[in-house]
Amino acid sequence: MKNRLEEIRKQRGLRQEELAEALLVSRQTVGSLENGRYNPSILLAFKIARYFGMCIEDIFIYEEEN
Amino acid sequence: MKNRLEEIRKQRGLRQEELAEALLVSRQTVGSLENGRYNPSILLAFKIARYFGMCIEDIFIYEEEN
DNA sequence: AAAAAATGTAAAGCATACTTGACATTTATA
DNA sequence: TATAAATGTCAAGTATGCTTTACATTTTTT
Repeated sequence: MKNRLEEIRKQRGLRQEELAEALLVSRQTVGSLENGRYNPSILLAFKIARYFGMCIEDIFIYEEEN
Repeated sequence: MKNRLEEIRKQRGLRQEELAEALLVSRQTVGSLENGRYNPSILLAFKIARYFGMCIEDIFIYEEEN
């Protein structure tokens, strides 16, 4: 799965740490998502989508993996 | 998080086991999601949404948890 | 009512999401 | 150029998603 997290975060002029605070997760979690080290839980995906006022599908791009 | 999985599965006339096969997960996983024992990973949520031709937000209902 | 099919659910194990802490590297500012 | 700010990344630990096995309960069919 790919995502547009870094792109969207930068559009809004946020640092990783600020986004992490807003989402109540660690800075490393945000960095790990941006760099594709792992995927978010569905709860975190919802939090992110809601925070940015977008829907999950517009931020996270599913592409027939496995 | 709530979900409309059981409702949608029954609308389509599927058994838990059939849905599980289509999603490549176990029958217990489908049952556990329907009964709220745990939430799907975001990959499974995408698979489910894509299988039903719906978007994640129409199947899984996020409600400010934690 | 009896048998079969579908669903509920628990335990133990493995995989992955997320944490904190620490330190290295890159980017921006003085 | 030197310093600070932001980001990258690793390791070890905890929590949760998902598996298989197994058995109980409910629902459907005969």
